[in-house]
Amino acid sequence: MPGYGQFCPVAKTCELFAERWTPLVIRELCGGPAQFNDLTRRLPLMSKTLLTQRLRELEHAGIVSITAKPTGPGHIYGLTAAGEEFRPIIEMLSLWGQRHLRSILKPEEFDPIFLLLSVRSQIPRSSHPAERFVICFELRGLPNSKVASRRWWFVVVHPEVELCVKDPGHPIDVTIAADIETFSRAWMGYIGLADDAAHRDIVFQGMPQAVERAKALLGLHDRARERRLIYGPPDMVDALHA
Amino acid sequence: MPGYGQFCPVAKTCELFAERWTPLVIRELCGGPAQFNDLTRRLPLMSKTLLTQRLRELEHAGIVSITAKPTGPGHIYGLTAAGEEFRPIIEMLSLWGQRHLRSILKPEEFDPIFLLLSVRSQIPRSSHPAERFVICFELRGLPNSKVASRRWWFVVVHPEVELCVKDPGHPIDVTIAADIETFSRAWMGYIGLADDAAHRDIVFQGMPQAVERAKALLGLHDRARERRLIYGPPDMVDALHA
DNA sequence: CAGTATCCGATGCGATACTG
DNA sequence: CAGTATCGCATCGGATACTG
Repeated sequence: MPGYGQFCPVAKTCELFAERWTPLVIRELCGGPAQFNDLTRRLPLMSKTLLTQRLRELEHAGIVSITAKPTGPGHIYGLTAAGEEFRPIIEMLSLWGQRHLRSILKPEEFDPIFLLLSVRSQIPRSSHPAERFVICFELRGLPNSKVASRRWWFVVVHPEVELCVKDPGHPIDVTIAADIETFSRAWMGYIGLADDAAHRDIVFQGMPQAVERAKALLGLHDRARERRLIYGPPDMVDALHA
Repeated sequence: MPGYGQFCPVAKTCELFAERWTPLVIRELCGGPAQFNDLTRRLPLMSKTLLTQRLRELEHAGIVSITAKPTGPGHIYGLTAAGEEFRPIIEMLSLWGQRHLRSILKPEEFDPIFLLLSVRSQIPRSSHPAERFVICFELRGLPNSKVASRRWWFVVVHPEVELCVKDPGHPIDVTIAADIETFSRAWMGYIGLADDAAHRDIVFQGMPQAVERAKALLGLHDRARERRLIYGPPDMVDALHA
């Protein structure tokens, strides 16, 4: 039996939604339409075969739209109107985890690429500066298996933010030196940015004005114990908690 | 690899929540604390082995509380405070299904016992009449495999509602004759109680006063296109939709 | 009634290799 | 880059039988 054999709408919805990897695919698409390899980069442990299969299933269920790219091979994957209605569910799952799963994170789960892609996706287009702005991340505390490098760069220049694994050579405006675990916890909302650990382990280096600008770009203002939503304005948090 | 290997709170929460049968176990406990066999009756296709395993996992995760019964063997299973926080998620999954999954229900998913247990759980204790009140359900349209019977009885008498599979012999106050599929759809919110199909296929028989009383007990007033929450007051629907 | 223990089978899923 | 095809295994979970 594939499903649960019940007409209850919770059961029927779970047959679609609560399959392995499916909520995470929807989580990704909540960040906006994406291409196949965008998804694979953010879901590195999911096989391409299964990703294809899930995207097809979700399209068939009316949750995902698949449209051919205007030029070249490949498709654009996005949420339909029905798919968008999963967004609040994803957000509540996120909030639940932030509140209750602080202590059970494992070292090997802290992935700098996933983290920095998350950070990049939160930089609003509208706030990109016209002139180039370069932020360097120095992450320490990486598990030995992942120390291919410890530095990454964001090159913010008008409509794009490029995430570089190799030094792009531009002058650096701000360096953010942080312990990856603390930064991940703060970014994902497990701890507040004003917590002791965050203040101790996340250091901004650069001209005061540039630092302020970097914090504004990344949404890293110092409000205490703020809970972060992965998608959507932080104000929604209060609404959801109420 | 058991989990998703990501520190993202959505991923970590899904490792607990989005496992097979788990959301339905939580759905059941949203109806209040229950004993083991209460759960098996409402989850007839779930093996007892797996139910035990899931309950243990959920207890370990701090979502379910397991307490020994004061008398006799067995335990009482309930949601912890953290578990209660899944209730709005269950409700949103339910609403999503009601809105988008109307057409993909299969005949074999319409189960009179599950349906009538759902109905019974919605009768508020406070509204039980002091004197006995008997409602008979005549459900037609059952798949051949399930025609063990076509009549069931609710015996409402003060603190309890008994669901009988055999005629309890009491005089019947109200008979509800309905097509099981239409009644299930209406009860679960896929269609409104004021829809044509519901009006045609769900018939109340009895003295006008008794019929009104039955409708009040079961919450079957005739409001058009009302969406039903499986748990909680219908008013919440508007709040969730807003 | 309330579970446990054991076994075994399907299938879901990952690994690898391949294609336009 | 954007997938597809094939294979094989591991594990999840259902069936059955058993226990206090």
